[in-house]
Amino acid sequence: MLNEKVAKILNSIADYLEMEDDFFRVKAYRQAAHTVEVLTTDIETIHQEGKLIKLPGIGQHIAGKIEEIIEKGTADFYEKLKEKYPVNFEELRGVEGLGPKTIKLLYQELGIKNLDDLEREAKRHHIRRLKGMGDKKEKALLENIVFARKFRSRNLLGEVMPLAEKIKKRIEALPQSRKVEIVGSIRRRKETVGDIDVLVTTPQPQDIMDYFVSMDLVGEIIVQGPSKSTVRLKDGIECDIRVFDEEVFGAALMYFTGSKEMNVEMRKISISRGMKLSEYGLFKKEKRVAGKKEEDIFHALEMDYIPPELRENRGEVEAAQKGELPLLLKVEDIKGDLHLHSNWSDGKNTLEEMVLGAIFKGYEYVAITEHTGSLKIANGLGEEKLMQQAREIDRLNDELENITILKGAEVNIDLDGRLDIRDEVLQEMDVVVAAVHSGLNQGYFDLTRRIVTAMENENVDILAHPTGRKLQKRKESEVNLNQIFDVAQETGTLLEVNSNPVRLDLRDMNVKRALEHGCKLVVNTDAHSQNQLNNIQLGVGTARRGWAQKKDVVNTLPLKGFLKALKD
DNA sequence: GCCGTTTTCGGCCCGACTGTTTTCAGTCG
Repeated sequence: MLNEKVAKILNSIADYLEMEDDFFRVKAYRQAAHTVEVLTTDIETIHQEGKLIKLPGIGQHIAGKIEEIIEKGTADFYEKLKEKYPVNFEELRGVEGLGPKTIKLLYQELGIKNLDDLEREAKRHHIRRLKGMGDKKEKALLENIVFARKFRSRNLLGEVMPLAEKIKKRIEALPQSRKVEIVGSIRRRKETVGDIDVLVTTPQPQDIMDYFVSMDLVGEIIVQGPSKSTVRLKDGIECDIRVFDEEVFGAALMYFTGSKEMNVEMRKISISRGMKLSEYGLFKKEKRVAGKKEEDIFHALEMDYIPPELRENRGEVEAAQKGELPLLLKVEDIKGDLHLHSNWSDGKNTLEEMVLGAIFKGYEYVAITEHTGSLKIANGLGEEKLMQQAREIDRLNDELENITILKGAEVNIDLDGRLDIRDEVLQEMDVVVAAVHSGLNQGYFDLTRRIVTAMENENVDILAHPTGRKLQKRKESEVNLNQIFDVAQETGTLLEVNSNPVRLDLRDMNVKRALEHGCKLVVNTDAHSQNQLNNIQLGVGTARRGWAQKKDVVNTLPLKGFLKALKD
């Protein structure tokens, strides 16, 4: 799949063009990059069929550049831009307050190419002499370099969400506040988020602002105004708050939930209908026709309500207009968690505690799936121990009325695709989860073949964390996902959406691809402690972002139906 | 550079805030 590479180069071209004054050309390249990014088919296939220019936002020129990238790995235009502006644009953009125009100025006047150059020139007070710069700006840049170095990447949704909820609760507790909502990419359940965005309605904006910037969580105030403030929290994450009237809260919610790409789309639709959409409402002439609730705005534009997780301009707008949006999976639909560890292997809690946690979540069933023999590092269970645990589970099942514990194992897929537990033992298990834990970089075909071999074992029910990625640590392994999806569909192997905040694997777009291949899914937590059972909301969020419906996810079935689905 | 139920030319989303400005450009979301 060259899609990612093509999108990346198109985006880079847009970066460079931002330094020139051709704003609309930048837009065109961004749009094209986005189109490629959200494709669920290979860009090479589309190219071979000669259908590149049929894609939205891709015309003759950009199609030509994509062709170059496919055929020779890069495009001349891109190489020329790199020569013209030999700056580390991405790195410099990471500095708050540094945009394309300033980066260009800094390069042309002072030869600044990266953070080190910037720091040096700022310390020498060379920057304040430039046009449009001053001592305040120079000082701010110097301070912001520190953060650009420290927090180069985005933050994990699973780590930021609890913090966001905490801030929300505190503001909600103020007598002056009315409605409080977390918006932005957190509301869209994007796997990584840049900052925390909070919206509030209140009769006394000033009080809310004063409280917000003085919270003990705040490290530094970046912007403070009557309707908008930005702070940097002590742990480095930025947090924005904005105040709106109750009458326009829906419009503000929609606007600040984004994505930016969907907002642009929504505004275009409004304009085509002689209306104007902003964070202050949907207007016909000067009259506001909707704004209090998000639903009102969608309906006024004659489309269905789009759930936040879908708002990425990946076809959801069109689907909403046609009334063809999927009925997305909900957290409440999940009837059981099928991937749990206890202190029998590398979990923190006892078997009983994990089951108790599952009961507390209201599950009908739960599968205990410890690591197995060959995974020594995770205290993997041998066959004898596994059977011993099975007897323990039998005993617990006799005692418990509210839940059924399924016997399981997370078996390791060896280098040759074999499992580390014999079939005779696996046959005794209710749920067998198979996963690759080591040797992820043994080559493209090897890994794909290993996984396919494991899926073809009829005892295997679920392929866990299929790509093995770890956010901000390890890329998706280079497996042939199309082949894996095809085999999963043929063998009836369930593909896992793993809810661990670091994994979220399959990721959103791969969920969508898998569903297009006719695969069935399960959403599991892979919990290693009772507390981690709550991560299910992250997995469900990811599945929703991949357009998964209840009918696509097998652990939404009641126990009987689920067991039947496993056998089929 | 792309696009077309007013268009093949003339549009392309827009408001808040800051800093360096004597009326606005740049950045951010």
